[in-house]
Order: sequence, then C-alpha cells, then structure tokens
Amino acid sequence: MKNYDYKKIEQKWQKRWEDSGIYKISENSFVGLGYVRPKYYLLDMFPYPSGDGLHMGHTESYTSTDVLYRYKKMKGFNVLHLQGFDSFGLPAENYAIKTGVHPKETTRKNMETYIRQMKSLGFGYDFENKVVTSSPEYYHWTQWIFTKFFEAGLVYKKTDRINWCDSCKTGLANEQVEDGRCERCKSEVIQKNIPGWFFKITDFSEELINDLKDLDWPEHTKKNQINWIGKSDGAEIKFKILSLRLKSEISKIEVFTTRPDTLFGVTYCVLAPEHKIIEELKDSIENWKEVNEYLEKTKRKSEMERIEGKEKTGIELKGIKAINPANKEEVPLFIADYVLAHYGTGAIMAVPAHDERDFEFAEKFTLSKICVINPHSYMGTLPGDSLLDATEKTKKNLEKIQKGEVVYVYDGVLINSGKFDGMSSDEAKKAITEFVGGKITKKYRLRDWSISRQRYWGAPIPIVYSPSGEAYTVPKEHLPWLLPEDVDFIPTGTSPLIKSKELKERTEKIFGKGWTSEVDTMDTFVCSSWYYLRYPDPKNEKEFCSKEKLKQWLPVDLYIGGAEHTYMHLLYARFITKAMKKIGLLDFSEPFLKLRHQGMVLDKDGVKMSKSKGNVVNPDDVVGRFGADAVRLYIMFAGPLEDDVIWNENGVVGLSRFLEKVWKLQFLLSIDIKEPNDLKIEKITHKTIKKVGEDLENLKFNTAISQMMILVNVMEKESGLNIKNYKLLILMLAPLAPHITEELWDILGNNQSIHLSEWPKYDESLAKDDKINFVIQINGKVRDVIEVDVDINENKARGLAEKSENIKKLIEGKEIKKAIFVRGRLLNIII
RNA sequence: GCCGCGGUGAUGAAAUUGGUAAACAUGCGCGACUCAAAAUCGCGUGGGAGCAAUCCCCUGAGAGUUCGAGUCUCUCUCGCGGCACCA
Repeated sequence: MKNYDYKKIEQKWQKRWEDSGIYKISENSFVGLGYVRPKYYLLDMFPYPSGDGLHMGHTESYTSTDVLYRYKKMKGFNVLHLQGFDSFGLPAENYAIKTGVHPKETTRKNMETYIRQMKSLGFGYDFENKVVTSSPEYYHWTQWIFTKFFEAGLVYKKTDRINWCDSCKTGLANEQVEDGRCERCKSEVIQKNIPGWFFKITDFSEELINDLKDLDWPEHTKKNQINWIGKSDGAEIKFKILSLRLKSEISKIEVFTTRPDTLFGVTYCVLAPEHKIIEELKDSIENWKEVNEYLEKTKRKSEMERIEGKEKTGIELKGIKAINPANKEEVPLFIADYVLAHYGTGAIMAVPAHDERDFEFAEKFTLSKICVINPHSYMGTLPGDSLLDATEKTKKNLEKIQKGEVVYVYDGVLINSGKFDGMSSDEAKKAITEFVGGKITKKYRLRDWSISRQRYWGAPIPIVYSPSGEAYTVPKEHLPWLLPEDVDFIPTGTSPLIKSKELKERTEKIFGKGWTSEVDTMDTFVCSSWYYLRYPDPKNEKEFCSKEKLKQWLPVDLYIGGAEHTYMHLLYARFITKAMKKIGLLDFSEPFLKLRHQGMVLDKDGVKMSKSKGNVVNPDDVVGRFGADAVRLYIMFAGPLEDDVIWNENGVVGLSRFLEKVWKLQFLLSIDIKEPNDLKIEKITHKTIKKVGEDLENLKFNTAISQMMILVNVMEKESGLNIKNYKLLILMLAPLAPHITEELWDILGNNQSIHLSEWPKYDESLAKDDKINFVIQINGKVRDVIEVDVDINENKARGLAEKSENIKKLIEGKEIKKAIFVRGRLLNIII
C-alpha cells in the first residue's frame, strides 16, 4: 500500500480488534494481574443514549480517556476502563408518548448507535461488559441499595412542598431546578405539596464539605460544591411571643441568625408564610383576615415569582409582639415571603441596620433601625480616593451608618448593646448567645434529595404498602422489582405504574390482598450515582460488586467528564458512597480521587452547538471525511482538555497532513543504520519520548502532539532515519492515533498488536541537550544568543560574553556593576 | 450583589512555573512543480524605523516588587461560568 487510505486502514483494524477481542476484559485481568501490575481505574461519565447519537463533547472526553487507557496499559498498568449507559430517563419516555414505541426499544436502538459510533472512533471499550442502568440486572442493585438505605434510616417519606415541573409532570430535586426552571425542559417549576421519598443527604453535609480537601479536583468544582451545601455558622435564639390582649406570653419562636452580635439591634421579627406556628397564634392575631389573605396570595406564587418580585412584601401580625431576649423590648412580628420556610428555623430576627434585606423591608414598612456595630476598621474608601478624601468619607460613612441611613453588614465593635459595648463582633457572638440562653449551631442550605418521580421510565421504588398503608421494602428475593410493561405512558401527574394490572396482581400475589406497590420511580440520578461501583463486576448476580473486586479497583483513580455535573451527579455520587460506607457496604468514603472536566466543543464561530441553531457537528460525518485518527488528534490538539474546543475544519487539515507525513516516513527509512544524522534524530526522539510521557501523565495532549510534530518534521528533513527511531515514534503515537500506528506497526513486521506493546523508555543522556542557546542580557535586555555547552559555568559564560562583538560594543568603557548568571539559561550584565 | 475562571499574533494556542514571548498548527503572502488547478515542497509572516547590521515597542489598562514579570502583589476594566432574599 502506497497511499495513506485511512478509511481502509481504520475499518480493517476495527474489525481485527473486534475479532481478536484485544479489548475484552478477561476474568484474569479483573483479578489475577491486579496483584502483579498496579491497577488504574479510569472512568468516563457514561452517556444518556439519546436519539441524536454521540455528540462532539463525548467525542472529546472519551478520546482523552481512550488515549490514557492505551497509554497506561503500555506503561504496565492493569487498567479498568469500561463504558455504560445512563439509560433511564425522560426523552425515551416522551418519545414513547409521541410515537408509541416502547422506551426499551428506543433505548436499545440508541445504545446500538452509540456503540457503533464509539467503535468507529477506535475506542477500546469492552462492550460486552457494559453497564446499562435500565436493565433489570442493574436496577436490581439500585433497588437493593435503596432497601439498605431504608433499613438504615437514610431514606424517608414525607409530604412536602416540592419542586414540580408541570410539563414533565414530575417532581424534581432542588439540584434539578435552574433559574426557577426545569433542568430538562426549561419550563417553569412550581411548588406542589405531594408525598415522596427523600434521601438524607443532609446528614452528610459536613463530611461532604470537609472531605473535599483531600481530593485532586479542580478548585472551582470544590468551591461550587461547598457553595451549594452552603454552611453557615450561627446561633438559634428563642423569642417569647406576647399577646397584647392577654398581656401574657403565649408562645415562643426560635430564630436562626449568623449575627447574634447584633441582637440589640433587632427592631422586628419575621416568620416565613409556611411557618407552622402561625396557625397556633391565629386567635391572638387581630388582623387575621388580612394576614390570611397574604398567606393565600403567597401560596399561589411560584418560587420564581417570589424571587423575581424582589420588592419586599409582608404583613404585620397585629395584637402580638416578640420579646427581644437581650433587652426585653417588645418588637413587632411580621410574616413576609422573603423569609424561607425550609432554611434555618423559618423565622428570623431582623436587624435593618446590619442586614440588607432587613434594611429594605424596614424602609418599605418604615420600621426603626438601631446601629449596634461600629465599623472600627472600616475605612469606607472608594477606589481612586486620596487619603485625605478617605478620612473625610470615613467620617461621613460612619455618621450615615450610625444614623441608620446605610447598611453596614460587616464585623466591628459593639455599641448600643448594654454591657457588651466595646466587644468585638467575634467575641460578642458567643457572649450574647450565652447571655440569652441561645445555642451555637450550624445550618446548611442543602436540602434532602427528593428522589420520587411520577414517571414511567425509571427504576421502580422497591416499596410496598400494607392494607393499613405502612411502607415495607420489597424483600431481597423479590428483587429486581420489575418495571411493569402494561402501562400507558401518557403522563397525568400520577405515576403511570398506577394503571398496571400486572404490578397490582404481582403485589397481591406476593404480599397478600389489599397490599399495594409504590408507583413512583426513582430519579435517574440515583441510578447514575453508583454505576462506577458496578464496572469492576458488571455481571455479578449475587452482589452489586464482590468485596474483592471493590477492594481491587476502587476508588476511581481518574474521572473525566463535563463540569455541568458539579452539584448534581458529583454530589449525589459522593453522598451515595458515604452512605454506603456508613452502613458497611464500602470501606472508602470518596469515590473519585482525581477529577478533570473537559470543555465544550463549540462551532467554528465559538458558538455552542445546538439543534435549534443547526450548527451541530456530527461525529459520523467528520470521521467519514477525515478519519478517526485525524479527528482524535485534532480534538486533542486544539487546546487544553479543560478549555472549550472550537471545531474548525481548517484545523483538522493540519492533523491529516501530520498523519500523512508519519505515513510517508516509512518510505524514507534508511537501509544503512549508521548515517551521520543518526545521533541527531535519535537524540530528539528520546527527548520526545520524555516530553510526551510527561505530557500524557498531565493530560496535556496538545503539547504532546506538538512535540511529536517537531520530531516528525526533523525526521522528514534530515536524511538517515532508521527503523529503530521510527518505531519509537509509532509507539508514542499509538495511544492517540490507534489505527495508523497499528497499520505501520504491522508493515514494519511486528506480529503482535502495537496496543499490547510497552511504552518506550528514553535514555536520559540522549534526551538531554548538550548544546543550548545561551542568552546574554545587558540590563535585562537580550543582546546576544550564543550556542554553548549545557553545563557551562559562570566564568566561562562571562568569558564568552566578553568575546561577543555585540556585547563588547555595548559594555566598552562602562563599569559592570554586577552580573547575574542563571545556569543553563542566561547571563544578565548590569552596567 | 457574592464566589470562581479567564483576557497573549489574523486564528487555535505554547512558554521549562520568575529567565530569549509567540513553540506547534491553521490562515495569509511570495516562489517551485503544472498547460492550468488541487495536492506537495521551499521561503516569509506581532507592530514600527532602517538599504542593512541593528534598534525601539509589544502578553486587556495602570501601578508595584525584582537584575529580570505573560507568570508574583495591588487597583481598574472587559468577557465567561456558577450561586443568588439561605438570615
């Protein structure tokens, strides 16, 4: 074969790999070799098998892991790198509603497409060991984990206001609401009071924050998780409620505050409209009619309207007062929807002088403000202020703060606070809390994970109810608790399973007459929260994964996937791991030791690809036109993995040319081994092995490729390329371009697949430059560059510098004040 | 508003982590081959001055630290991502 025919080559090898099963995971590689070779668990975020097929984002991240998989294997690691499908979910169900095709069928077809596409890109997955979340063999164990959580009290049922998408006709977790809209269909989310199951993720809030510090994850991902969990240190303080009519204490409310040091500045208190105590206070509230109207009005508002209408609303509860425990003062009590029922205690003490929201509310309802914090260290400077200005401004700002004209939300020194005057905020937080008998505590904004979905295509929640309505888990011997097939998909807001005759009969047959089954299915995020525990043992029918295999493979060494999963999938998966550890199913508490995100693949104008914009690039199309190897190389070369990649076909040309050059080098091979340029080529080859190895370890695919380009350019230009160095190049390129390298390897007379070869070792003495360009600077400016031995010392360098014509001219007659010598780099002469 | 990330040629980017800014690639220009075109190969390609050797300026703006700053510090600015009435 003379020409590089990528089509032929790629098809040929894809078929041979398939036939020989070189990517198959044998029982051996699961267990036996693990003790000899170090393990490496490499994980992709598995795809949802959508009807659109693989997209370019998948192409990028799966290429990166495929490169690493091949590289690590060549380096002698026993690598676990499997693929699966997150195959439960709404699109297949919605498609079924439209067309009547069962989701099972749609899913099967889509998975086939995905697998075909992944193979066409040359990915070395063993698809016989794929994990499919919608298969009974898999959701068996999703359900089993649920039952274990149930036994351990980590899951519970409650009727609560939850996020509800009226278009998808299902409840949503807090994490699945974006901007008040459904994460999937973007329609507005409303609040609905319905029963549902919850995972106690909040039990792990503290751990979920603390354990992040030992993980090799991108900083911003950690920060986002910490933010999402939203820890606040503060105090709970009780306020007595006084009835003016009865002139006596009728109840108490507890407020949560992060600023107990401002307690003396409280001028009113606020309850969330949903606060339970309101009902209890009803008889003492003189303006109940108006209050009730307000409550009704807020109930009708969606969460979004409440947030959007930033204008504060509320109503005072006439006839009752709250008593500030610090100074026994009576302050008015309000209901206002800027206070959220589900955070803290659903009640706050308002300090308008030191809290922006309270300030705004107080302005609107003309309530008084008391300044209790003196900003001792607050300069109040604005950028560009001169110092004099600043002092003036500080004075003015201070006055304004003290008169309550502006809010001051930072720490300071206490004033107007009785015996606490003069204390710092920090000290006062503790002292005042103690003084009023409050309790120092922490609150989190994280809410328990609502997992009930009123839809069909998901894992059935394995719960049955006795005739009296008591919930029991489906016993192990009846798992998997199969998803019935005799259902109508049309969503009505109650789960389609309710109409299944088969499920009804099955339940009664097993548990007895009058028993009913839970009809909701689980959030698909539950399924995707543990799949990485299944990969080591995908066909185990007795356990979710054997103890030995868990021990051998987990935790995951490197996880690569999109950043959009920061606080959904990644948080849930961490929670599931911790919960499973707590009940003794696992002996590690973090699933993913190292995490990296790939960027987005954008169109040539840098615009996000979307169907509606019609700018979607299809992997099939580009693989057809450029070949898998060129596509793989381009997408790795275009920039750092974590940056966005612009898909520019002009750019792919460069990589095709590169492969063409690599191909043509086979015809330049010198018969005579001892050519004069031999050493030159050999040296740069070894330098390249070193650099490419380091770059691949650090996921710097782009610079690894450019180094190989440099090597190829030298091999092409200098005569005397020998087969030894050419082989080294092919080996290095093998993880990135598996097809062309396999073909060349074969042409060069090797019988075994290049992908079973060892990664080449470099010779340190060859990889090292012996001559370098040494820079001579005068006063920090480059004035000459000379070629010298790498290990040149200062004296020699100075000697050479003084001999340089350029330098001589410039230093003539000047006094050299000093010279800075940097080994192997430069000499800087200061005159 | 808060948190995080970023701004380098025409373009994608690189820069040994404080040491020659722009490697590698695309594009563009000129040339070779060709009847011609494509492909391929060669040379050039940050801006400015000069016939030239060479010199000056240049990493969003401004300051600072340093012999030396794309890299560190501060201020500002623009862009992106996330959170957002969480007390």
